[in-house]
Amino acid sequence: MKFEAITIKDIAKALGLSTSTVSRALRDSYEISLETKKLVLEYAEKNNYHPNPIALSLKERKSRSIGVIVCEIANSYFSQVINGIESIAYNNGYNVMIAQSRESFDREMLNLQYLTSRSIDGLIISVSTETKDFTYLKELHSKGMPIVFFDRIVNEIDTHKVIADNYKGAYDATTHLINSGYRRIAAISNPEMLSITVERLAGYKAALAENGIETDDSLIKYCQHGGMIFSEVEEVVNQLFDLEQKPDAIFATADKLTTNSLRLLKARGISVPADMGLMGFSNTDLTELLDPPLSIIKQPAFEMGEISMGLLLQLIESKRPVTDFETRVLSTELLIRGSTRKVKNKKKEIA
Amino acid sequence: MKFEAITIKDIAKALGLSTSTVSRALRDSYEISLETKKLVLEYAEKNNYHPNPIALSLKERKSRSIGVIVCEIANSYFSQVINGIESIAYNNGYNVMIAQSRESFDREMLNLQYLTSRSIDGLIISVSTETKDFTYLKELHSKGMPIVFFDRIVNEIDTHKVIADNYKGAYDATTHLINSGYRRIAAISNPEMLSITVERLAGYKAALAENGIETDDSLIKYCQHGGMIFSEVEEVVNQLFDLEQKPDAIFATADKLTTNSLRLLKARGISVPADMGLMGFSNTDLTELLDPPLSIIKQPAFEMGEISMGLLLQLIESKRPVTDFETRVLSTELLIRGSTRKVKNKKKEIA
DNA sequence: TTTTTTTACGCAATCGTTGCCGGGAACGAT
DNA sequence: ATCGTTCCCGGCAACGATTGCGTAAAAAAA
Repeated sequence: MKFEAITIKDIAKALGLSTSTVSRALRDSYEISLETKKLVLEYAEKNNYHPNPIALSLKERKSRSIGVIVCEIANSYFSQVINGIESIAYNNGYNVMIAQSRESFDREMLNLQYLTSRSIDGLIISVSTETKDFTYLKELHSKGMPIVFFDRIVNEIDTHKVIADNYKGAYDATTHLINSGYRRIAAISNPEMLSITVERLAGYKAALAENGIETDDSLIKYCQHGGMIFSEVEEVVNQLFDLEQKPDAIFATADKLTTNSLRLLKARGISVPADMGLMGFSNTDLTELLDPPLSIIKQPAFEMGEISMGLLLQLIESKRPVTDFETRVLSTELLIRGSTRKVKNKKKEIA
Repeated sequence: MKFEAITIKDIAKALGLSTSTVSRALRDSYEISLETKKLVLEYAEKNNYHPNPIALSLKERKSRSIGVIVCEIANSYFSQVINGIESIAYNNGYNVMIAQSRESFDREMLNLQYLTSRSIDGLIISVSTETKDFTYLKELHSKGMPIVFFDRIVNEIDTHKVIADNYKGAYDATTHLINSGYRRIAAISNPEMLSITVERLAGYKAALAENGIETDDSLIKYCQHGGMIFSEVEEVVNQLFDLEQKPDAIFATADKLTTNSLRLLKARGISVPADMGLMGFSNTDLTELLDPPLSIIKQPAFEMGEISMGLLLQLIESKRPVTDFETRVLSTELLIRGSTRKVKNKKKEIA
């Protein structure tokens, strides 16, 4: 029932040396003779010795592993980000511990405590939709834990951050909807306090304003769980349809909001894009195969993961405390497809 | 730059006790007086002491963390399985370390070595499409590492296994295609040696045979990377279309194979289901929104994760070596939708 | 009062590794 | 012959926590 690995002690015993000598030989210290080194190295090689990372962690007080907290990995955007994080972590010998908050503040806290008690060397996090209390994160940060925020960032904490250009993404999307002939454009978004919500709605409103359309607050809806729960999207869509003046398009600010909106529109028998335009933020690679193919704003998720991990490494491996923090803003991509093609009397459709 | 936590020593010093006493007090040993216990417990509580898991790992020779290796997490099936694993692991105080093989044997090996060197207490794995050499896994297993296989299992290694009823899933799907009027049913699958391939193709062939249709090997195609690489699916689809006698339906045995097949058929302008039926294994929740809505075989992924973790816990926490292993086979679900509705003379609906 | 038992705690080893200090042997310089 | 170096290497302690063993003091039994 045990899985024993060879230790430095075993080598020492086998070769009649002391553990210190073996250790130094393995680390190619200058104060060990070439013969001894070769002897040790060969023996270690043959018995495929690997230093015990746990013992090292204990000694060095670092674990060479980092924590990542996202709301859920079964979400294309986040799994792509994680892939980006892992690719960099991997190349630098770091292990990535993934935890899911499932949009619950309590689970986020538990995960946070768990990860920190596991002595992670750093943390990359996109906070849950429920998180309004940042004291624990602040405390962690003030105690010196390297933290990088991405996507849903916390402005009150001064550290590296990586986000998409949410303002412009939303602005472009809304502008596109307007240019396609839609006028009453509803916005279905994450909870109001979330950074991405603020930024995306700002872009949305700016585009409306720029086109002389007044913002109608009854057209702006919030989903507490970011669309993870189907019924919450259903509720806000119902509210939109109960409106005196119904919207003629929906702009959704998150992946699940976008796809669940489509699901609901289809269930209602609404024809997209003819009766209702639809577009939103999404990173799933299936959107073009949907009926109708969805126009989306896509984030450079993988790249965001890479950059986040790169910045975290900077923080972790810096000798002196870092005080100069940066916020990387990455461009989004607008993909125009069928769900926003409002063509009453379609003329140019070819090519 | 340091993140210091309070240790048992700090408590001992602060209270003028020895570390042993503190340790025992915290573990509620009978040989510590009530006063001392209260004193220690209160102090620990106030300074929110948490035992250092790394030190514990070193001492106990176990890490209370398990490794999970899948080909990629950005795949609904696997992310759902992981959710299942995590839910059980979480409740039992185990941490889950996730690694991705990306269908590469080398990466799988590296991850395996990394995880084992990190002293994981157990392993849950679905091997990569490339993996044909199981010596390392065998060695690991013979050295006593608790292992649970799921999805792509290794028959040569005797341990707990969790799979879907692949045979029946494929059999049902193929039967459904036949009943829908399709006759030349192609199969696009994972590499030939994979357990799931063997089982699913067996079900496929059985259904054909039962309906008096001869198996045509030119209709069976294999994708080395399980459809993860688009071009490999493209190639086999092209091969199918280059056939003298083209297929009139495609049965795909994996998520990416299914969706990428649809992508390719649409690109070719093939009308599904009229010109070509399509169905396959898939666990994405978007299949019903696709154009056409995809008929799929769905696996109980979350449950498979839960069961795998449960079985692994059994292995890990068993006092005596376990010799009585089981293979859990879970039922798949057949979801019939538009992509297999072969309607010869229905007037074409124009959007 | 003396002996035994119980209570309550400390010491030291252990897990695997590394850093610091010390020290013997060989060698050249004086 | 003595001293100073250099080269190699071993011993010890420490990282944080647990645990078997030993033991002083207090309590109980003699």
